[in-house]
Amino acid sequence: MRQPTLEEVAARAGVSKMTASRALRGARDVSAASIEKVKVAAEQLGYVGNQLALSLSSRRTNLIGVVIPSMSNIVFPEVLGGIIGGLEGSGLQPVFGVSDYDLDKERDIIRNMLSWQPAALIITGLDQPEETRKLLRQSDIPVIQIMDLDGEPIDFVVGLSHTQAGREMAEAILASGRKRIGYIGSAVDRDKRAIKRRAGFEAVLQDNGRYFVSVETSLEASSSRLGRDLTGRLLARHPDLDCIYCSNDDMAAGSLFACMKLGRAVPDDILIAGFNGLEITSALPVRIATSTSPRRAIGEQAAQLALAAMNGNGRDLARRIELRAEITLGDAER
Amino acid sequence: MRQPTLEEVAARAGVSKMTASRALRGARDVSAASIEKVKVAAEQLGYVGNQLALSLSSRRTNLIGVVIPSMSNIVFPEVLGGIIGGLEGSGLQPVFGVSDYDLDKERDIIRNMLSWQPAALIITGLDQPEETRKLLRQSDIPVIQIMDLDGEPIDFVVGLSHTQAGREMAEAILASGRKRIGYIGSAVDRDKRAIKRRAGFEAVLQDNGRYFVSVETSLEASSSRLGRDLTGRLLARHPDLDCIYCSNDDMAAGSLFACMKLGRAVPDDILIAGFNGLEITSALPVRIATSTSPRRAIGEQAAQLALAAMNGNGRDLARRIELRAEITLGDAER
DNA sequence: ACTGGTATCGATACCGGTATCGGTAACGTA
DNA sequence: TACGTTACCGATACCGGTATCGATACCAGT
Repeated sequence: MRQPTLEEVAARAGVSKMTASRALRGARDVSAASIEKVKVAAEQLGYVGNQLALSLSSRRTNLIGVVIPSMSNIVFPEVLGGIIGGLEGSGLQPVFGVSDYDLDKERDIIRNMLSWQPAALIITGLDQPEETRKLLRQSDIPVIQIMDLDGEPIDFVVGLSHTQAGREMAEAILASGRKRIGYIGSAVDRDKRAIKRRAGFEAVLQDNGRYFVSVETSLEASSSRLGRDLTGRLLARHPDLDCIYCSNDDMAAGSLFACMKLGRAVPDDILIAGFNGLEITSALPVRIATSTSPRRAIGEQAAQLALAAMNGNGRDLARRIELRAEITLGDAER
Repeated sequence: MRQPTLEEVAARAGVSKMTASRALRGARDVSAASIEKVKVAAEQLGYVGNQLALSLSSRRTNLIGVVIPSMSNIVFPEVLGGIIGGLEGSGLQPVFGVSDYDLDKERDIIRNMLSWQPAALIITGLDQPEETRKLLRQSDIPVIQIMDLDGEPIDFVVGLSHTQAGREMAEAILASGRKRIGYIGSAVDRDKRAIKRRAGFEAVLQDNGRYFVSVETSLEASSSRLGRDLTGRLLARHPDLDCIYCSNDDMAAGSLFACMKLGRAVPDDILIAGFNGLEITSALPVRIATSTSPRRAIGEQAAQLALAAMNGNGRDLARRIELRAEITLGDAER
C-alpha cells in the first residue's frame, strides 16, 4: 500500500530495475517494446519516483536554494517570480528561505539548504559576515548574490547600485528645483540597501551644499501606514518642506496619503519620492517620483546565470551583471 | 576537496560512522567524550551533513510542500509568511511552488513535490480536478487545503467561506443604504475565490430584489491599475453608481484612485468595497470597505495542522478549521 | 566459420546516511 | 564468583535509485 518503487514497476513490466530506470528517464539502450511495457506498468501503479534516491545516487540535485530577507515586502516575491520564470523548463526546483533581515538566521538557512546539496544558491545582498561566506566558499557550488552591487561579491552578482540609485534621485530632485528636502526611513537598522540609497542621496546633497532639513526614521518594517505617520510628524515640525525622500514606495504611498489628507498639492507643492516603482505608483491619482528597480529581471538573470554556471561554463561568464533603476520624477502631468 | 562525509568525520574523531552519526544527532548511547571528539572533528572539517542520505535512509523528510497560485498578489506571500512562522522551531522546511492559477501546472508541481517525499502538503483552494486528487490520495500524506471552504475537501481544510464573505459584504452595504451598485472583476476565468465572493454578493442582492447595475471584468490579473481603468469605464457609463464592489483590495485601491481623480467623494458619494484588508487600506486618505481575510492565521494554522497530522494524532484532529473575514465598511470617519 | 560491431539488458557496486542488533566492558548484586 | 544490567560502540543491512561494465544476441562483412 506504500508508494510503489521502481523495483515493483520493473517486476510488473517483466524487466530489470535498471531497464525500467532507463525507460522512464528516456535514456538510450532500451528497446521501444521495453519502454512501452515499463510506461504502462508505471502508469498502472501510479509510480511517482523518489528524488531523494535519485539525487543521492546520481550525486546531483535539481534544487536551487534562494534566500530572501522578507515575504511581506512585495518586491521579494516579485524577484522570486522572476527566478521561477527564469528556471521555467529547466527542470530546476527553487527552494526558498526567508531571513527576516537577520544575518544569523540567514546563515542557519544557508547551512540547512546546503545539506540538501543544491546545485546553486541565490542569496540577497552582499553583506554576509565572514562565517557565512566561508560556508558558501566551502560548498563549492555557484553562489549568486542579488539586488545589490555595492560590496564585495563572493562569486556572481546580479543587481544594481543602490548608492547610485540614491545619488541619481537626488540629482533629479535638485535639478527640478526642490530645496527643502526631508527623509523618512523604515527598518533603519536592517535594510542595508535603503541605507545605501540614503547615503548616495545625502552625498549629492552635500556636494551641493545641502542636507536633509529633517529626518524621521523607525525600526519598524516599511509600510504605507508607517510612511503616513512619519510624514505626519515630519510635516508637523517642518510644514515648509517641498520634497520628501522615502526609503521605498510603500513608505512613499503612505507619505502621499498623509499629504492628501493635509491638503497638500502633490507634486506641485511637495514632491514625494520613493524607490522600487511598485505597480501602485502607476495608478495613484497624482504622480510620485520613484526609481523602478528591475526586480523581476534580477530574478530572471540570476536564474539564468545559475543555470549557466551549473553547466560548467563557469569560466567565461560575466561575474557581475549590472541592471539599472529607471527614474520617473512625476513632475510632469501624465 | 569535496564536502566531507560523516565517514571522514568519524575517522578523524577515531570512532565509527555510527557513533559519529549518533553524536551529531544528540542520540543516546554515546559517551560525552565521544560526542566532544566528533563535534570537534565535524567543526574542523566544516561538516554539513547530507539531507538526501538522511531522508532516504530514515524514510522521512523535514519537507512540507506548499503550492500557491501566485506570487504577485501580496496575499499569498503573506500566507507563506504565516506558514513559515507556524513551522518555526519545528525543524520543518517549506518548499514552495507557484501554479499561476493553472490547474495542470498545479498537478505537475504536486507530482514533482511528491517525488521529494514531503511529510505533508499544503495546497490552495478546493478546486483540484480528480486527477490531482487521486495523486494526493495515493501519496498517503496529510494534505491541507487552504484559503477556501466552499467545496469538497480531500483531507484537512483551513480557510474561510468566500461565498459567505461576499454575502456579508452585500448585507452590510445594503444595510448602509446603498442602492446602485456596480462590480469590477479581475482574472474572472481563474480566480475561483473571487468568483465565489461575487456569487455570494449577488445572491444577497437578488434576495433583496436588486442586481449589479453594471459590471466590468477582465481576464487580467488584479492590479490597482486595472481597478482604476475598469472603474473609469464603469463610471463613464453609470455615473450615478453609489457603490462599487471590487474583486479584491488591489482593484479597490485603483478604483478609489479613479474616483479621486474624478472628484467623487469617497465614501459619502460613492462607496468602494474590496476584499482582503491589505495593509494599504489602513493608510489611505479616505476609508474604503473591505473584509480582512485572516491570511497569516490561515498559514499558521495550516502549518500547525500539518505538524499535528504528521505526528500521528490524525484521528482526533479537526478536519475543518473555519476562520472568518472581518468586515470594515469604512462609512464611519476614523 | 570467424570477427567485429551494435543493440539491449542486467548484476553489481555504490551514493551517504540511519536502523537494528549483537558484542564488550564495567559495574552492582546475590 | 557468577550473573544480570547498563553504557557504549560498531558491523551489517538497508533506503531507492543510478553508474558502470560485462554478457548476450543478432547481424554484416570477409
